[in-house]
Amino acid sequence: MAKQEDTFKKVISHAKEYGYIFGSSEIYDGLSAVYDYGQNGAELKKNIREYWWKSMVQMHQNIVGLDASIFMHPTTWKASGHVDAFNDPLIDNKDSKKRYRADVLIEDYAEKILQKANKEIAKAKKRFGDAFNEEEFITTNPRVVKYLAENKAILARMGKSLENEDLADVKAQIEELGIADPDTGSKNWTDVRQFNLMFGTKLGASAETATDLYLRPETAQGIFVNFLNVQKTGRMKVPFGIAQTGKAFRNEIVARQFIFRMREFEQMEMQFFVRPGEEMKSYEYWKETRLKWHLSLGLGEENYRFHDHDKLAHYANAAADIEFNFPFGFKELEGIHSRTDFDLKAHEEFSGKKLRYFDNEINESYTPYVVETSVGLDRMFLAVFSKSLKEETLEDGSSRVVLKLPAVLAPTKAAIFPLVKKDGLPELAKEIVSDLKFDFNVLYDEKDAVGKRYRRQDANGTPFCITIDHESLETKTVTIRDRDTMEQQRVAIADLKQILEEKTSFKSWLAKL
RNA sequence: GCGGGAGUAGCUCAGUUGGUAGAGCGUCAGCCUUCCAAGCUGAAUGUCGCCGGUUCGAACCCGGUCUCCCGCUCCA
Repeated sequence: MAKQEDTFKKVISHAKEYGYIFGSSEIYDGLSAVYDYGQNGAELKKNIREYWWKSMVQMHQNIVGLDASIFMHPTTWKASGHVDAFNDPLIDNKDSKKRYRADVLIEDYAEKILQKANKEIAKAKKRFGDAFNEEEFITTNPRVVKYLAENKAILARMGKSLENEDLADVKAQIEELGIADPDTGSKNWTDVRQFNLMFGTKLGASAETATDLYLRPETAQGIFVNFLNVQKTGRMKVPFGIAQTGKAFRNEIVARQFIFRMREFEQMEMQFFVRPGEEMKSYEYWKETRLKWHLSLGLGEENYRFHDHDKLAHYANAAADIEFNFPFGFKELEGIHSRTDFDLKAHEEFSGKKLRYFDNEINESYTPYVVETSVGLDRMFLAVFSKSLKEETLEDGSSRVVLKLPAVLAPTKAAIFPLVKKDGLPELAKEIVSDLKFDFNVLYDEKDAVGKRYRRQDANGTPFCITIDHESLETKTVTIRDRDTMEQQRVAIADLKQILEEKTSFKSWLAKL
C-alpha cells in the first residue's frame, strides 16, 4: 500500500515537472479538484481524444460526431432525471461522523413500521388459515391499521417537506421519530443540507429575467435531444451512433485522487441507437470493441477488467465498467450501458415532440434503444500516463526515468539533436526539423551532452531521438534511437518521414484494431 | 463535512535549543566533448501557504485560516 501511494506521488510530481498537469490557479493556492493541462498535457490529451474520435467516427460509416453546447434547456435535466437524482438531502451524525441521505433514513424507518404490519398480517394468516380475509383484516385490526397509517403519514410528511424544500422539517421529523444512526445508535444529528451535484448558473443579463441553468453533468443528453436532427439530416439508418467529446461538470462532495475525479472533466462518449430487442447484442459487441480499443495502446492486458453492475441505474437494463489498474487500484475507466429507451422516451414526454424512427425494413415506427459507451478523457489520460511512467535500472547499474507513452499519443514524436554544436551539425539538424515539422511535433535540442539529452526526452515521453553526427554530412544518414529499447539505427535522412509515420501515425495504430 | 498527515526553490527534501534559509536533481549562459544522466565555470529562482499573536528577533512557539494528501462518506 505504501508503495502504491509512492508511485502515485511520483506520477503527480512527474506530471507537473514535465509540463503535463498543473494545479489550477496555483498562484492563488489552487482550487480543489480542478487541474490544468500544461504544454505536454494538452498534446497528450488532444491525441487521446483524437485516437478515440477517429476510431469511432472515422472508422465507422454508421457513427457520426456531434458537438453540443454545455448549456441546455433546463427541462432537459428534469427529463433525464438529474434534477431528482442529483439532489440529495444529506445529514451527518456528529458522533459517528457518518453521512446519510436524510430521505433514506426516513424511508427505512417507515419501511420498518410497514414490516411490523406485515408481521401481524402473517401471524393472523397462520392463525386463521383459509378463513383469513386479508383485506378485511388490514382495515379492522387496530394494530395493523395504526402501523399502516403511521407509515403513510411519515412518507407523506417527508414528501411534502422535500417538495417544499423544507429541510428543517426533514430534520425535525428525524428527531421526532427518534431515528438513530443505523451503525452506532447515536441520535446526535447535524442539520439536513441539500447537496446539488449539478452546478447552477444564470442565463440573462438582469436578475429578474434570468433563467436558471445548469452546467451539464453529462454530455449524453446533448446527443439525445439532437437524435432526430442527426438522424434526418445525416440520413442515418438504425443501427447508428452519435459520438461526442466535451466537458461535463459535477459538484462532487468529495473530489479526489488527482485528475481521477474532478469537478470539471471531459467525457468521450457514443450513443448507439438500435432496434428494440437488439440492445443486448449491441451491448456485448461494444463491450468487446471498447476493450480492444484500450488494449491496442499496449499498456498491458492485465491492467484491464470488466466489472458488471448488479445494481442498475434507473435507466439501464445492463451495465458494465471497464476498470483499469490505476496507481490506487482498479477503478472505473469506461462505462458501457444499455440505456433502453429511457432517455428518448423521457424527452418525448417532456418536450411533447416525437423522437421516433421509422424502420423501413420492418415497416414499423419505434423509439430506438440505446447502448452507451462513455470514457472519462481525464481518466484515460491518467491511465496512460501513470502506466507509462517507469523507473528502469540499466545494465551498468545506473537508472533512468522513462515515460513510455504509446508513440501515437506522445506529445513530441521526435527530438532532433546535433551530436555537437559545431562543425555544421546544428545547421543540418535544423534543416531536418524544418522538414519534419509539417507532419510531426518535433523538437530541437543542442544543450548538454547527447546522453543527457536522450534522458531528458525519455522522461518527457518522446519516442524517438534523431542524432546528426559527422557522418551525416557526408552520407546523408542519421541515427534514430528508440526510447524503449535505447537501440539506434542508422537511416537515410530521406526516409525519416516514412519511418516516423509508420511508428507514430494514427493510421498504423488504428489499423491494428 | 469529520478524523489523521502535510505545506520551505520547478521537483524531492534538510533546516539542530527561536538569531532575517540550504542540499540534491532540474533550469539558464558558457567551456569541454563524435553517441546514452550524475565533467568544469558561472547564474537565476523562495515575502519558508496566508493572517495575526508572543519575542529585541519566528521557517521554528501559540491562535486562526487556506490548500493538498490519506481514511470515512458520496458517486449514472
